[in-house]
Amino acid sequence: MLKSELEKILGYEVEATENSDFGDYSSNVALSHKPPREFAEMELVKLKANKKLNEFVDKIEIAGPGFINFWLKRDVLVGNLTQIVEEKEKYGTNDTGKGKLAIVEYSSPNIAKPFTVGHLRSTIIGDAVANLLTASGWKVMRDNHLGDWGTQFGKQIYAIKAWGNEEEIAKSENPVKELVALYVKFHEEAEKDPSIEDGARAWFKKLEDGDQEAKRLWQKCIDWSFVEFDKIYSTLNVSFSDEFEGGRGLGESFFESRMGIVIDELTKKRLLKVGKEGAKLVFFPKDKYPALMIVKKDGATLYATRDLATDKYRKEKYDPDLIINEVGSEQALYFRQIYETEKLLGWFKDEQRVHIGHGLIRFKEGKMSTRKGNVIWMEEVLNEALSRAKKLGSDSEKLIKEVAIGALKYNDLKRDSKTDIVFDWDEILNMEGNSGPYLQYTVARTNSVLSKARSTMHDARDVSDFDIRTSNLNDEELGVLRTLVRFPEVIATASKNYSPNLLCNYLYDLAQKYNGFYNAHKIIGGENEEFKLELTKGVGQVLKNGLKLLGIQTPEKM
RNA sequence: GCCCUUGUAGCUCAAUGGAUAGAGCAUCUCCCUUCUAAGGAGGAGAUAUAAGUUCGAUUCUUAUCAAGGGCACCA
Repeated sequence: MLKSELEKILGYEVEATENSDFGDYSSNVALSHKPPREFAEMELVKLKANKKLNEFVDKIEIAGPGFINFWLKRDVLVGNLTQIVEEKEKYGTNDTGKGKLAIVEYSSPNIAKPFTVGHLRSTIIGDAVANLLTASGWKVMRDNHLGDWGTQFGKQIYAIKAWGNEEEIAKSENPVKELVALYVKFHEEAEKDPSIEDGARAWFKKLEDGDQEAKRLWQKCIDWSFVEFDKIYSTLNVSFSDEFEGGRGLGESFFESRMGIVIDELTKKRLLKVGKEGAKLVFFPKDKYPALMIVKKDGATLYATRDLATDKYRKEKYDPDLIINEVGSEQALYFRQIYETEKLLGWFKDEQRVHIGHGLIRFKEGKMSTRKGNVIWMEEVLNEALSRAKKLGSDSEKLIKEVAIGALKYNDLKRDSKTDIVFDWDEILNMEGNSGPYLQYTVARTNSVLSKARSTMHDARDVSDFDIRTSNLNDEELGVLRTLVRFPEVIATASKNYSPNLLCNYLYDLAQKYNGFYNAHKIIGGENEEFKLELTKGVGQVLKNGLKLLGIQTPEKM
């Protein structure tokens, strides 16, 4: 990584510059000294005498209020290009996370509920973050914290018993749809006759007590749900670690039997207090956050109890350095309470627990709600994405799928995840400009150029004659090269900040520069042909590597 | 009422204290007799308001206004 090599020599931080008038890297150390300009002059004298630095940089200048700008040597930049072409898939990775383990929890749909565009965000972002950590040397375990337990199963089972037909549900192409219809019906009926709520509660109680029939129907709901989930995950090309239920993920139910020990530990550590009406809660020092309920007044447990049990299990079994929850940002306060509790318990330190929240996808009119039945199903989204990709004129089914999914994922990853998205088809399935297909197209273009070059370059040219160090690079070539070599830094930053969008910005910038270059200059033929082809190779490789980290496939041809 | 997040161009977003605030869509003008036009070049167009900190603020602080979310027996 050029940036860190330079920083190591200098002993202070530098930043890649956007504008090439200010060199390749720039430092603002002098600006914090007074007077900055003078400090910079003194520093410059020192730097000019630094042998090691001079092997690296070509020119150092002071500019503006006292920035020190560094121009890297041409052969250092070109050397990096060679590295890209040689290292291939490995290029861009680093080992800052070497020896460390992260558990990334994402997607986490609820059983018997629709897999909506909301879960889609968690799935896409979580997968990309896990990929980024892997690229930074972390060992990553991917978990799907399924919502497969809770009082809603009482309602679900009640509804199946009252109005459902198991055979028909099983035969259905999308069993979840049937289950949701029953769930919605339950709520409609309950408005008319609230007493059925008691029936639902009774079924959930049976389920908790291990009743055979309740258990059977509950398991059915899970299997029926996975008919849909498996389809979605395979289409999205997302998966979870085998360690967790063979890739299904450890659902909440898995921790049902492990909640007692958590309650014991909380009690032993004197963190549990009885609230006004008899429930047990964790109160936080100085009322930093509102109290977190652990046990209801009737003795039943809650989401928080299960989450704590989950993290205790993770800690004892795997002892991770980092646990990430990719869950909607409406749960921000809840996760702060959980993390604070885990800190009070002495389980984890602040920086070991991270909530990556994504904003809601909502309608102009308001939130989506399963109960009210106004949700956008994943199935709908995938179909719309496919039909839009098809309209772009491709005939291969595989290509249509890659483009559709690429568009969908990129549109989610390119923005800062925490803001809400107002649902709009054109918005979530954008396929032009700053989009997935644009990047895929650029890769396909580099492939095309390279294969064309291979077929026309038989008139033996003597490559050894060519010395890039002495040839003149035009602004576009230099611009592409300068951007290209920053890839490893971008991965490191994106991974450190859990921000795939930084990688998106970078890839788009690179693709734009390359396309500008492509349109302005002939690549095959003319001056510096070998260099231009190497550059093309480098761009293709970096885009491919970057897109892979975003979970986006790159078609050979488009 | 309290807490969190967000206000950047007509619209959707970028810029994690730095130099001339970047893009896409829409709009206007060009570029397929050139290796992929899902593309490229160029116009026009923006930091909610007001104070403060700083050599320097879209970025930090405070207040105001606006939008969204959360706040004990849902998840």
